[in-house]
Amino acid sequence: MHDVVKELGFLTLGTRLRRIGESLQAQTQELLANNGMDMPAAHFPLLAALDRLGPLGVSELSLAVGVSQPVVSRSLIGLEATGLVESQTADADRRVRRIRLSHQGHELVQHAKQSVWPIIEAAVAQACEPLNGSLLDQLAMLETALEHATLNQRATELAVGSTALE
Amino acid sequence: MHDVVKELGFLTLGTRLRRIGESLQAQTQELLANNGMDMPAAHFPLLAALDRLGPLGVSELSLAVGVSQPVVSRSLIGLEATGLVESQTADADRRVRRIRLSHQGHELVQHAKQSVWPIIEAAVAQACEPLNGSLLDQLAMLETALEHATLNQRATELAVGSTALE
DNA sequence: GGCATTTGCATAGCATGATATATATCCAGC
DNA sequence: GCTGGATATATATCATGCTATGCAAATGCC
Repeated sequence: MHDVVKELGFLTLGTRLRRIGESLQAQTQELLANNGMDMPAAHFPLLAALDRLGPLGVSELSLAVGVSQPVVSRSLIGLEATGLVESQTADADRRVRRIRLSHQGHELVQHAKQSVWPIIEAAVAQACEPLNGSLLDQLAMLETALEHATLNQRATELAVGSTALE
Repeated sequence: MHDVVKELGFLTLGTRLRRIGESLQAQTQELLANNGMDMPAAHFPLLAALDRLGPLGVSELSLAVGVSQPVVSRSLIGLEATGLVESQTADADRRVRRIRLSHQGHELVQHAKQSVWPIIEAAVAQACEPLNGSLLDQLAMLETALEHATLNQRATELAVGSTALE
């Protein structure tokens, strides 16, 4: 069966980017879950932003991760419920809610930075490594690459490879 | 404010692809609306598939556009409600629902193929034309390009340009 | 000081993707 | 021809993005 979205090229590029992004996000989440971090994929940009930039207001966080403010508000409900972030209204301006990593959140980020995130990064980088040419060409190659070997499989291979060198 | 998702590179590539795809889809929908076709952006891959491949079952359609079968089922509710497609259970196999473009749907696709779709394609192609380099580089350039001039603005410019040549 | 505007956040509702599961029909093997 | 598994579709529920809008606090202008 023809893949019409692929064939239509520029006409349906938006749909196609979304589709690939969703697939990658799903595989990333699976990789995270396999390494003991069972959190929604969309949460970890927020954690990374708080780790990099320190405590932020909701709108600042929204700018930092590039999603709308309501989406950040909603994600924070989940993150506070799981105890990864804390917040309190700022003294200087009682409209702003200052968000910070909790102790637990900080620990999790530190652990992730040393273990899971490099694995994800390496697996994605591996999938992207052979790409070249126009955007449409690269997307086609990326789709093929991700079908052929998931991030999980790539991560496993990479782990075996590095172990073999020891 | 730093864009953390951009800075994290491969680690958050899924989120980033989604984000760009959504933005493109939204701009595409706006372009469609401006040209008298006020339909959800996600519907027109379905119409294009039916136009290219003829009547299809729900699952075939799902394969053709690369989204899950339930999503197609749901979209078809909207498309049938607006009268763009029709369906009837197949004689040979009463499980399958054969989907076809209605007369109205066929007219709309013919019109779109001659007017709006080339405009969208040209605008997206223009935005993608200067891209080169690695996937991450091209995505960064595309983001910048779409911020700098929306598809709508590009379409307007292109129309003026072609008119000027007459 | 008081009122209009701006700003920060929350909530509601929609769009569009996913998976899991129920239902109906078909087919294969006995 | 019955029964059990496969297949086509629909429905329910979740995830993640959006815009629109309401409310509360701050700010600015008179």
